Amino acid sequence: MPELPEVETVRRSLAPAFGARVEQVRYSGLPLRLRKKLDLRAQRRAAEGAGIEGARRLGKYLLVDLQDREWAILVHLGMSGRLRIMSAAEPEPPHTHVVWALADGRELRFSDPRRFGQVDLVQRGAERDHPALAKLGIDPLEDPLDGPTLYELMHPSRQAIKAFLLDQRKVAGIGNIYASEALWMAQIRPSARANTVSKARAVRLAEAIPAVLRRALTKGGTSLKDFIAADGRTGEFAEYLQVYGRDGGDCLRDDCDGVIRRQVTQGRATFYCPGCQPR
DNA sequence: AGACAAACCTGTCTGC
DNA sequence: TGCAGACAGGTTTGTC
Repeated sequence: MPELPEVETVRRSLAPAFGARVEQVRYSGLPLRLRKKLDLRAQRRAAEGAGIEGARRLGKYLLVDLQDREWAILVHLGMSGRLRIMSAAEPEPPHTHVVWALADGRELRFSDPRRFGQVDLVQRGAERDHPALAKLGIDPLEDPLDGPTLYELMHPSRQAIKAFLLDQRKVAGIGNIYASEALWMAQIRPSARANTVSKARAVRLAEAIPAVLRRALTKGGTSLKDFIAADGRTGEFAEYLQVYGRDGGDCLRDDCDGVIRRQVTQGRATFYCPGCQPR
């Protein structure tokens, strides 16, 4: 579910918890990503008694920093994960797996029906030693993504450009929705091999990626079904999607009369306009 | 090395 | 109404 704009929306919505002190960590005991269980003792040692200092984002990963502690909490939302700040008096959402009870009567709750998400610890100052973060590529909102750099990254790859964009080792944070959106914006066919895309189009793509991510972020992300931020708000960007989920609809480019097509590649739905995204 | 399918899960929607 | 099947915003693993 959540791609970079959604994760950044969650990060920002965590602000009301900054400064609060973690009193207790609880865990459902069910395995999360890769059938791995949370190391509850380590989580407790790291977080209990500590204040929440702030939150950072690397690609689709969230890092919640703990005041005066060596550790930060690492959270990945997978497909269906949610982080919510709620009053302890409110009923827990279904499939709540990790709870950080705060000293002020609120709780930070991680729920995730599909359990593709991840909760772990990373050592502050050595974040990149964590295997999940070690190979992450450029974050298009934090680092400048210029055309020539992207072109150089694309050059050795024979992958379809859409698969390339989904590879977090190349550019971190793009998922299935924004890959289709960025390629439509840059007028590149998703099936085009990365190394066959012209330099001019690579430059357009390097502009399109941060543009679409930023635009989505201003709308609080895309809530197709169940994405919500830590404050319970949904994202509005679904209304502004140009191709994703619009198969059979008219292409929204001014001078194009094409019809949006849906194609399954690598098991993922891909949307494009055959008219203005030529081979 | 690199490309692809399958696997990990539950919930929801569609069509019969 | 019930049920089977398809599909979902992500990532890893195994196979070719």
